[in-house]
Amino acid sequence: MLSFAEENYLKAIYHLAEQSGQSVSTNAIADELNTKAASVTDMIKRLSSKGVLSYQKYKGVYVSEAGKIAALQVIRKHRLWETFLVAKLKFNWDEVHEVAEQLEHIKSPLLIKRLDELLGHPKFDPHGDPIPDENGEYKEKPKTPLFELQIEQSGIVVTVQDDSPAFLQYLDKIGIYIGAKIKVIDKVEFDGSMEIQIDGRKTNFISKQVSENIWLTE
Amino acid sequence: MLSFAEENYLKAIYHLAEQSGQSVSTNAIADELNTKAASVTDMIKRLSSKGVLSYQKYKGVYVSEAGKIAALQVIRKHRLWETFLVAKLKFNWDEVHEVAEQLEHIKSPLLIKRLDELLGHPKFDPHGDPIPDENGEYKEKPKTPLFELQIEQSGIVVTVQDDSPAFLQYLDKIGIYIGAKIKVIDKVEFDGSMEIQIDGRKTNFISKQVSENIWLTE
DNA sequence: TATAATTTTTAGTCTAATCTAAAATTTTTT
DNA sequence: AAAAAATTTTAGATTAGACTAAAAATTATA
Repeated sequence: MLSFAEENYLKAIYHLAEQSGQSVSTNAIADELNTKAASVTDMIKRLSSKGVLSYQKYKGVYVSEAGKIAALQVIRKHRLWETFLVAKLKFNWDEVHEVAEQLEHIKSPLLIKRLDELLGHPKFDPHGDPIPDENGEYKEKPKTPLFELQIEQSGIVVTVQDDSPAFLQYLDKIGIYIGAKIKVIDKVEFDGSMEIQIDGRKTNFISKQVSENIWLTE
Repeated sequence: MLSFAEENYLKAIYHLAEQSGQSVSTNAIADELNTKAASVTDMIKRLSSKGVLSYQKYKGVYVSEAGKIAALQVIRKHRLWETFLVAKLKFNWDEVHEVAEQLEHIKSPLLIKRLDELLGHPKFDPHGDPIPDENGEYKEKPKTPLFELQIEQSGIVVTVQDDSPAFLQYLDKIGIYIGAKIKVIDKVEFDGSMEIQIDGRKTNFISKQVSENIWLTE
């Protein structure tokens, strides 16, 4: 059984490993968790002895198969709680992360089973990220940045790359949410900005920077 | 800000103080929390220095006004979560306590506000215990044990004295739940058992021991 | 390839929360 | 009211998790 702190390390290391595809360095972990390299060394020794990481001195760490299963269950819990907060408790996108960070460590298989049922076995969280099932399995949606669509093409918002409160609040304001249908009305070659229509109603002008951070599926 | 462990001590001490009306002894706290007297002494020093307990060596502790407010907020969270688990996630009475012990320590005022709204501002939890409001205020229902009702009298189940899984499962089985209407059909003087009708439908025979543990209001 | 810079580990310290054993205090019994 | 019993506190250790400073190893640079 992993502690709260151990689960946080494992989850962070799992994410870093997925991104890089390589072994994860002590410093990268320390940066990610806002802690010091010495603390990380202590913790990765502990996690290795528990069998969820494999570690060689000075060579960084890999997540073991057992570690991946454990990490995916924490991620599952995090994303189910985020979905619950938005769907049932009317939280905004930018308000869920902190609370889900706490809730993901609650130990109760029945709780997660029932939460999953209450939410109708969702496959994606409010940010469009996939929710692993009880076996750790999930699939990503094939997705492209809004920026790459051509005039007259459309798609459904599935995720955003930037999840800063400022960006999420801006999206809220102009009426963009996960599941919104966006159609490209016009593209301005000069600065990369575009005019879009949201859910067949409002139209809006958005900058290149924004359109690169909104990802869609068909 | 109190830690997880500090909140648990404070809550336990608050309950013990309410029951006895006097100062709470080190050993009583150790018994309640299944820990050792020496650990309790350490913790009550820490909680005193934080202003939630008042403590004199060898004389036991009292909960300060600030301590009562803090304890009632933890109790509020615990009972709201229990209500949520039963009302929304179909937990049984005997399954909620352990999970609520974890959930009560989640730090998020917004979460509790929204949970309270989702549940319709409940005043009592699934065991019939009152849920304090944001200011720590609550009122008990006036209640009597089923055993004391006379033939033809009736009432609504508000709480049970015994909350062992065995007892709660027995109640489930014979169809008794918080909110059930019970009418006394007959009383057997010999052994104190009685015949009751539940929700105007089923009738059942229950022992004296059972009828003493079920409490009703009008 | 030797030196410098960076990264990682080790060694030692700190705090929260726990424990055991012994000492101090209070309560009970005779 | 003195002795015995029970309770409570202190002293000293332990563990998880974090830190700083210094040592060791690796990587980059000249």
